[in-house]
Amino acid sequence: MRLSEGVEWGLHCLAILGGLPEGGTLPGRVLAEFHGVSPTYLLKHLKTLTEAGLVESVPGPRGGFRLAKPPETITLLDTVIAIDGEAAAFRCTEIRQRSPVRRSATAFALPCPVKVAMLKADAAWRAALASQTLADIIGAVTRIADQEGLRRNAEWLAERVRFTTNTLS
Amino acid sequence: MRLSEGVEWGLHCLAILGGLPEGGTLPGRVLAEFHGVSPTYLLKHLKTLTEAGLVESVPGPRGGFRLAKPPETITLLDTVIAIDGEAAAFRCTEIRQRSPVRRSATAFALPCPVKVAMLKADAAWRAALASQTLADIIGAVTRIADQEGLRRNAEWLAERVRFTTNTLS
DNA sequence: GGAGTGATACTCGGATATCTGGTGTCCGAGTTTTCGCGG
DNA sequence: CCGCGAAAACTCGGACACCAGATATCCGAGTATCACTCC
Repeated sequence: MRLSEGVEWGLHCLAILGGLPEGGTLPGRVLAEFHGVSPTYLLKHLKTLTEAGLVESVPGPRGGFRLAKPPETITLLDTVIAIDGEAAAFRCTEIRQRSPVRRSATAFALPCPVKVAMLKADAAWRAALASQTLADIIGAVTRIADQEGLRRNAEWLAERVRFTTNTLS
Repeated sequence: MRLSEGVEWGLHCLAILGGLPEGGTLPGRVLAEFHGVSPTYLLKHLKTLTEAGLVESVPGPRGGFRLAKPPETITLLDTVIAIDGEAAAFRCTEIRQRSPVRRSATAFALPCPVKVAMLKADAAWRAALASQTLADIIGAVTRIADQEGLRRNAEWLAERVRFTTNTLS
């Protein structure tokens, strides 16, 4: 089992966007340079986050991306689902029904115990993700990082943040 | 994120093997026929389970597979790790360190908060898997399935179970 | 009749193709800005 | 000096290659069994 690398990219981008001053946007190009990843591929994920309603995109020159909601209302689960999809990790293919032994029609009315057990673990995973918000991540970053480094990062980003006149209705 | 289909196959096979009478073995061919899956590919996963020490393989005619440990001591986490690997779903590639902004050498001494948050969810997933054993699965199967179907399955398997003289030292 | 022995048939084990999904890239559509022109 | 307008440049958005890992398969190595022969 492997989680898409885009999840990591998306979470870091959301954390950066969440730290911007009110109304500021950052172009995808800048986000890619800051994280040292492919700009075009990152755009693909940012587009997905936009469709999911987590970020807003501002077109045109001096455009970019910004959070669509307060960081406190964006959970890690929202982000993971947006990028990686809604489907659970375990997919039951009902191999119990392929047995050559004839079973009655009602034999499989109740769900497969293997499936139930695996989905229990999946629910625990999702609950742990849902209990953490983007605000928690941002708070942890500002707490643990060295203050000098944070200041330099903020400075670098401040030089590239955009404030468009577009209010996005 | 997608869990390997082999995990489902492995769990069902372990459940069947756990229901066999003491000392009985089933060939991979029979397990494949019972689940309606590719015999050769299932063998690949059974070999993996053997290497992980969850099942034992008996070579030669009238050989087959049997559990290597009591069902109570085999957790779902053991099975998932055996087939799908030890690695966590989320892999941190430390993109925070790729920033063009120069940081001090000690800036990244503490772990990445994104990584910490994601691994917290991963730990919850693993804990949920570790808390359930193969015996629980088998118990659930015998509880929820229709008794007539269970009897017919047991009968079909009884015709194919093997008792070799090999003690496997 | 019993023990030894060889062939046998069946099992598991590892190396080899195929294919889906994630990864990465490119070009086009859309919009705001900006510069120039006219009033 | 101010308003208008058209061109431009920069942005995001969707369609197209590439690659790794999971999926699926085949053939070979090994061993308990079984039948036959000999004692």
